[in-house]
Amino acid sequence: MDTPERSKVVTPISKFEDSPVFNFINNLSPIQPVKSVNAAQTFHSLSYASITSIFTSPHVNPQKELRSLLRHSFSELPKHETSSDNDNGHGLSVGEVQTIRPSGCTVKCSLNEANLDPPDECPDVSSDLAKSEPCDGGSPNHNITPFYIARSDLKWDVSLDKRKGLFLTQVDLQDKHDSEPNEEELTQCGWENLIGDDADNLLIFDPSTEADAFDGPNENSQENDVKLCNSFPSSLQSDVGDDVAEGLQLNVSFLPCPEEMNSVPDVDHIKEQVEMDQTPQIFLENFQNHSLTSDRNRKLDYGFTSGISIACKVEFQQQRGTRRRCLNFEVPGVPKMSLQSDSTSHNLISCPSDEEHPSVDSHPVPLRAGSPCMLPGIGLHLNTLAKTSRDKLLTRGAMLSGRRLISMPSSAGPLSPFTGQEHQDKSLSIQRDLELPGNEIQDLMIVQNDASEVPALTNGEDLRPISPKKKRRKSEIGSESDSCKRCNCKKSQCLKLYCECFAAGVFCVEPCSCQGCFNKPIHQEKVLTTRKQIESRNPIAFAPKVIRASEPSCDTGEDANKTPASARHKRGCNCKKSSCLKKYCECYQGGVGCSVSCRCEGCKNAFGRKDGISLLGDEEFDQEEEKNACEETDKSDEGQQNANIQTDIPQFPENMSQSAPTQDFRPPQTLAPPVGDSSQLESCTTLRNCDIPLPQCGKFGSLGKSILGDDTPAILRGNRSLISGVKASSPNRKRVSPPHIGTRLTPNHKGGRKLILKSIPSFPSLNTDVNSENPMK
DNA sequence: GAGTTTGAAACT
DNA sequence: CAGTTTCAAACTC
Repeated sequence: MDTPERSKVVTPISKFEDSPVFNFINNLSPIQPVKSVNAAQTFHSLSYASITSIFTSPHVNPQKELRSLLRHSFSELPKHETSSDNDNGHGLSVGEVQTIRPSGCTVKCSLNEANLDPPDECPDVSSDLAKSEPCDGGSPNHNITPFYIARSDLKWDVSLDKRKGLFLTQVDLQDKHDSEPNEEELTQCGWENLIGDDADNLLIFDPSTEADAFDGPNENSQENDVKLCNSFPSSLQSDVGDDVAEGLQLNVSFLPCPEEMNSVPDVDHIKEQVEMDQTPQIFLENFQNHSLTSDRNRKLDYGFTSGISIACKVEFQQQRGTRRRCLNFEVPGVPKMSLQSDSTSHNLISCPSDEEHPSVDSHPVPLRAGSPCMLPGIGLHLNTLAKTSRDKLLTRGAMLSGRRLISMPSSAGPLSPFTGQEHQDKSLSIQRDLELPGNEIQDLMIVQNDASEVPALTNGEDLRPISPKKKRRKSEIGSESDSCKRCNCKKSQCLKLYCECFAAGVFCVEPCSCQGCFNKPIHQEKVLTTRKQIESRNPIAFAPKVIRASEPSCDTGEDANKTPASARHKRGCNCKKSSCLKKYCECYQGGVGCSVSCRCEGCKNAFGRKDGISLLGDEEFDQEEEKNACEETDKSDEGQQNANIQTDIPQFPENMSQSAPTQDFRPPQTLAPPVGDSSQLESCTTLRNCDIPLPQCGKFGSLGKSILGDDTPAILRGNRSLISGVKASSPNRKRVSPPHIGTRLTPNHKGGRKLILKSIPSFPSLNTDVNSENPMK
């Protein structure tokens, strides 16, 4: 049911790297240190960082970014006013940005403080941050989050009509214009122009000054600004009005530039421009939405429109796979402090694949060489994802809450365009999902949250009255595909593998119904300790539960006939009563067939019995689930169609194993391209159109590669002993033979399967070599 | 929504 | 290492 629309939305993004926007971002020179609070410069940095992060922050979930952004309204301006000279000269400093307004009032815009602000119990975070070391890749010290915050602030200021007095003033801008009138160059709308010295000015806007500023000494400033920012769609400018339009420039400065600045709002024109520039569809849609917005909602639209770039970011981020809540555990070779340092700068845990991102290379992007590619939802989550039915995947776009947002790009992206009000509402909703960041959160959290806002969540108490079951239902309905499970732990404190969140290497979030949860950023230490303990017992405890054969097409060029059966549960199941036909069975849940590793009794796993009999492709799997669902429905309704029940029993001809659907099952498209790479984007795009479980595409978008093997954690990749270790450590230790051997499954078996993780462990093994984590490149 | 079932995880 | 207990998800009613 993948709608063309989806693909339509995604495809343009995949080409985004070719677009001027991308080039611009890619060409942006490292941001200069913001030692003196130069509002203009800072803002420029913000814009840059914000955008850059889109391309470089694999871990940041756009959805959450939005939350963060929304969260940090000026109403919650940071209390800290630390100097912004902490960033090792990369300009993306943590600190405040003073916005000098014409009126002389100073608005302090916190870039980082809000996020970096350590919880009360962790007052030394700042110092840690200050000590942060540059990360290996790109620009280590950029804390992107803050910029998001700043952007969000701007955005919300505008949308909430608080824009007056909240934006950076044009004072500097005007001054510069006076001193450096380079209007001609600027009007060329070259992206380079934006990057130039005046770029700062270009990105600065203070709606509040619209009246004053332009009446002031530099009446031309507005004009100049407009010209300078001619990248801003004319329609928007016209539509929203000059005052807002300028404000919008801040956020939409990267949009394709309509040739006619003063043209009447013309959605088609914009569309044309956008398409021409291969700009992500989101722009277009947003524009359209904008044009349709009533004046009454105009302000909101401003915010929304201004948030286009954010939305775009979201989309990009989604494409890149989000790993926002992944815990960043220590990785051998990567000292914790180092990570912290990195995180300090960026609070980002970059995936190896990210480093490959072209844009990243040239930027001071928050890359963390050697950082584990932590994907939320590894392990059981991932497995669940793998089995997600197509239909479920389709629904993901509608999900906005909880991890779904984190994982699935589509939720807030172009797929669900909404009006300004809707946007606000959603944003607010998202905001509610934020958690408190904890100490050294940078280590754990890809994206920081404002601690000040979620007091109630401190202990992991579920704030939502929704019962766990309800949530579960919800997730089943719409978010399961996004692999964003929500735990309901009551006694484990979410520090045991019982907890799906913990097992998946992600923090519990608001949607979780857990009680006494310690799987929160604020309890990082405990989480880490616990994790270590668990890993000491079982080094691969956090490894994906399902391992799958490498892609034949990639490795050998063989027929890429992938079926769920080509993957196997790392330990095998131990089902006694479920016949491996229920989700109780992890094999079944993971959409993989049982193998010799399984100790199940009466195995009827539709994906492949222990004895190697039937196999189900992705479609089969979906059908199977559907059938099961039907069975349930039938039972509840009439119970008359018992015949359907028989569908549970795998009656799969041998040839089914090679049925077309099998190819869909693998997360392939997603897999191959490195995160951040344009190809990856395309892959994601493909994923959206394919039947591949969503999780792999979105949340684990970057995962794809890992699945393919390149990114496979050392734990499993190239370390057969580890695989053996899996078995050894598994309850089934007695069984030594590799999974699915001798089965007539896929061609993969012939050539000696290369077992790889179906997903990257969100919690890389402590023993994992850092480099191995990033085999790519 | 409450209760039951199930099997993994944890414990002994 | 086997058996038992604990746990939370999956499932049923």
